Formats: sequence, C-alpha cells, structure tokens
Amino acid sequence: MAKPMDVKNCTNFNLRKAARVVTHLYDEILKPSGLRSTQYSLLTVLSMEGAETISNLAHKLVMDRTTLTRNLKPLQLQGWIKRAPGEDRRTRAWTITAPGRKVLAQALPLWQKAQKDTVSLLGKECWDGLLDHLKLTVQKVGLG
Amino acid sequence: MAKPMDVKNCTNFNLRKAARVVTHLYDEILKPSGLRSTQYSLLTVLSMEGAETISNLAHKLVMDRTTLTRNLKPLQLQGWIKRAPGEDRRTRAWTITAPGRKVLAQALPLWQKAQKDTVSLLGKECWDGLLDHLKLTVQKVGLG
DNA sequence: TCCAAATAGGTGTATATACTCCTATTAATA
DNA sequence: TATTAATAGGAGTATATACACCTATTTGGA
Repeated sequence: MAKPMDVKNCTNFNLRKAARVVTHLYDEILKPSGLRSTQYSLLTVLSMEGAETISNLAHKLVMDRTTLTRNLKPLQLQGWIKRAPGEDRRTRAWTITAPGRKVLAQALPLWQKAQKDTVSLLGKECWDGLLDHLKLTVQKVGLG
Repeated sequence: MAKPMDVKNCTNFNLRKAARVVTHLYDEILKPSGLRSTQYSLLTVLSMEGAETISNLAHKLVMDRTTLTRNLKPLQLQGWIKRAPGEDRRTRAWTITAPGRKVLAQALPLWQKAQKDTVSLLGKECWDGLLDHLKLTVQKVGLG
C-alpha cells in the first residue's frame, strides 16, 4: 500500500536499484565465460534468430537503435558476431559466429546458475511475481 | 508459472528492459526541469539528508562508490551541489545548494506527474505489486 | 613509536544507454 | 521522371555503471 508521492517509492529509482543489484549478481557468475549479462542476452537472441538488422533487434529488445550499435561492437571485436550486407543496400545483417556459439554454450550453465540462485534468494513465488510485474511494465509503459 | 531456464524469463534481462522503458518515461517528463531521473533521485536524497560522504551515499543508494563520483559531477558543474571538507581529512561532505533546491522544487511536480502516469498505466494494484517486488529484490539479492 | 590494516576517495578503462544530427538508400508521389 | 518521404544506419556527445588500481589519511597493535 505504497504512497506514490514518497520519493522512496519512485518507480524508476527502485527499478534501477534492483537492476544494479541483479546485474551485479549475474555479471559475477557469468564472469568466467567472458560475457557480461547484457552481452549474454544479445548473443542468445542472435543465436535464436537468423540474420537480424539492428533496427529489428532494437525493436525486439526494446532498446534504442544506437545503443545496440555500441553494444554489438565488443561482441564483433571478439569475433562472436559478424556483420554482412543485408537484402537492402541500406541494411546490414548481423549473425552469430561459430566462436560466438561456443562462448554462449560455455556461458549457458553459468547463466542457469545465476537464474537458479536468484530464484533461491527470492523464493519461487516471489520470483514469479517479479517476472510477471516486469513483463507487464514493459507491455504497459513500453508503448506509451 | 514461468520456467526459469527460458531466456525470455531472464531476471536480469527483464529488469533492465523494464528499467529502460520506465527511465524513458521519467526522463521525458522531467526534461523541462533539466534533470535526468537519476539526478532527481540524487538531489532528492541530498536534500533530505544533511552533508553526506560519497561512501555513505553509495551505501544508501546501493550504488558503487565510483559510479557516484561520476554521477555527482554534472550536478556539481551545474552548481546544484557542492563539496566541502569533511570531519576527516580523508572525507568530503556533499551538500545541496540553494540553486539545487530551486531546480528540485521545479522538478517535483514533474516527478509527481511521472509517478502518477506510471500508476495510471499499470493500475494501482499492479504498481503496488511491482514496488513491493522490487524492494524485496534489493533486500534479498542486494546483500548476497 | 612505528608500521600494518582499514578507511575514504579518485582515475583509467570499458560497457550500457540514448539523444541529436548526419549520410545513404529506398519508396512514394506529384 | 524528379522530388520528397520514409527507412536504415552511424557519429558525436553526455550520462550511468562499475572494476582494477592508485593515493591519502586514520587507526590499531606490536
């Protein structure tokens, strides 16, 4: 029964704080793989889709196009993804490489551990609730 | 009843995505004040406490000490906060300035609107649930 | 007293995020 | 067809985040 106008109940502040805390946990566990948590997400999406344009990816990830440009760069430098000409002469098609799939395979059990640890810390019910609320937030706030 | 091992249920990914979406909403509404949402939070905390050291602030905000060093810089350059010698010769005491309080006063109704809009978009019940889950997450994951 | 450990803080570096402005290319239209 | 719209993408800039490593100061113990 939080009062919206108390600063300690700032939606954004609490979201960012929680993101800091959880990102720290995931990054720590993922560290042996050489992947940051955001990079793990990007690689995973690229491994599931075929070739993707930056704009498509940005839309799927609800992320700014130019953010993605910067985020893909370290992955490209590591040789985990590569850029090819797209159907259009405007577009580029990004795909995961064999080394990319390899590093992702190595990171998978670590990510699973991070996920499992989080569920353990929160309790299954609370974790389910958190996920539901986050997804709802993206849905309802994301298009506004 | 989400399955933890599906990538679309990655706690961190969903948290960061929601943070992006909500930060965008808050920043957009706060824009006329000249404050970003994170800066609004920092200024508010400084306006409520007296003089604070960086380490104290970092602990309260669950934020890395060095992150705070960088985050305070633009506020200092604008003259909204100032640094004074602390009790120790090691420490510095950060305080909000009169212009800082002024910009904060101007930002307050905007922040309130952002807060109100978010509650409207999510519905009161869902918003309450979100806040609860975020706070619980910081509590339970934050010390791990 | 003197030195090691703890505390407070900053810099260098790297990633994450996104806005504004820019070019290139395609599609739509007068 | 020539011009304009829309689309795809990048660069410059600024903030947000935090790790590793560094200096300065204080404190505790031998």
